[in-house]
Amino acid sequence: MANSTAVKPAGKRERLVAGARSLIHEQGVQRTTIAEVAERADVPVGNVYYYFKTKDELVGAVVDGYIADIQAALVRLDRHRTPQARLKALVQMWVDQREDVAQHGCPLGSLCSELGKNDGSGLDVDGAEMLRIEVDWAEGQFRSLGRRDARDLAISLLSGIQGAALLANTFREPEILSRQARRLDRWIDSLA
Amino acid sequence: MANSTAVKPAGKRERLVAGARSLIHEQGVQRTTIAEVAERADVPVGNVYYYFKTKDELVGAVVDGYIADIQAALVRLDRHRTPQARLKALVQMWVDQREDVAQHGCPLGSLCSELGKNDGSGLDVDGAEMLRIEVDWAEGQFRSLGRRDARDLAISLLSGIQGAALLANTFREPEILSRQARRLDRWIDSLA
DNA sequence: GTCTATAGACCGATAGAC
DNA sequence: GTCTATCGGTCTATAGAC
Repeated sequence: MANSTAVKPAGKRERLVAGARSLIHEQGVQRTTIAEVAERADVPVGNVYYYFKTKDELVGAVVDGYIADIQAALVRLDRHRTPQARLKALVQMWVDQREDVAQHGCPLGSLCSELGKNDGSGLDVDGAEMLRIEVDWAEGQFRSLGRRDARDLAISLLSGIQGAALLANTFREPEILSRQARRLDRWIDSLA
Repeated sequence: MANSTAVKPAGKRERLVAGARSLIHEQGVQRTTIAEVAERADVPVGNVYYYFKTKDELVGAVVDGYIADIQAALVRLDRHRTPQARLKALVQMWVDQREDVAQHGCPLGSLCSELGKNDGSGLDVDGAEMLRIEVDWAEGQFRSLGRRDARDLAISLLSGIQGAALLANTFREPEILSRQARRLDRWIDSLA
C-alpha cells in the first residue's frame, strides 16, 4: 500500500498536507481556503481534488500527520533515563516553540479547539486523538513513578501546557510558556 | 449616552448580541453567519446592519458584553471573606458550567483562541482584555495572600482552568473540569 | 427606523480538455 | 495523471421602498 507507483512523483500530496498544516496553524481551518493551500504547495488549484475528495479529507490528512509526528516525538522522548526527565522533555517541546505558539497558538490545541465546534454539520474531523496520545503517554510516565492518580496527573500536566499556550497566544507573550514550564518542572520533580 | 430615545424599543440590539454570543460559543465566529444571528434574535436579516455596521462590530459587541459580565462576576466574588475562598469561587464558575464547556468549550477561551488567528486581514477584534481582567483580579488575590510571585500564580491558575476546559471539550468529558478543579482548590489552600 | 431584495465577492467542488 | 475554466451555493454588505 505504500508505493502504488514506484517512486513518489514529487511529493505533491505531502506538499499539500504540509501547506495545509502551516496555513491552518496560522489562520485556522475555516479561514484557510483550498486555493491558498494549493498556492503554498505550488500545485494548481483544481488538482487538489485529485488527492483529496473534500476539504474535510485534507484536514483529516493534516490531523493524521500530526498524530504520526507526535508518536515519533514521544518515541524520541523515551530515550531519557527517568520518567521525570521524559516529562520535563515533553514540556520543553512547547518552550522550544514558544515564539510560534505565542504568534499562532499551539498547533494541536488551537486545532482541537476549532474542531470541537463541529456538531455534525459542515466540516467533521475528530482531533481528540492528537491530545489523547500525549495524555496516555504522560499517564504511563506518572505510573512509572508509582502514582495511582497517574491519569489525573497526566491531564493536569497537559492542561497546564495547553492553558499556558492559550494565554501566551492571547497576550502574545512567549515568556508565559517559559515561566509556566519552570513551574511545571518543579511540580514534576516534587512528585515521585 | 445611555438613552437617546426614551425607553429601549424592545431590546433588538441586546437580542442580537445575545444571539451572536450563543452562536459564536456553539459554532465559532467564522461559522456563524449574520443570517443565523438575525434568526435567533428574531430580527429581519438586513436590519442587523442598522445596529452594527460590520460583522466585526457585532463580534466586538459580544466581547464587550463578556467583559462587562466578567467584571460583574468578579465584583460578586469579592464578597467572599478570604482570598482563598474568592479564588476557589472563581474556579467553581467553570465547574458549574462544565456541561456547556465540555460541549462547546470555554466561551472566553475558545473565542480568544479563534481571535488569536487574526493577522490584520479579515476580522480583527482583540479578545485579550477578557482574560486579562481575570488574570489581574487573580493576581490581586494572590498578592493579598502575601505572594511576591502573584502574577505567575495568577497565570498558572488561569492556565490550569483554560487547559482543563480545552481537554474537557476535546474529550467531551465534563468530569475533567470537576477533577482538575479539586486539584486547583488543594493547590490554592496549600499556598498562603 | 424597519424591512426586502439583491448586489458583489468568494469558496468548495466539478466537468472535461489535454 | 494534470490542469483550466467555471458552476452553484453562500456569505457580507448595501440600496432603496415603506
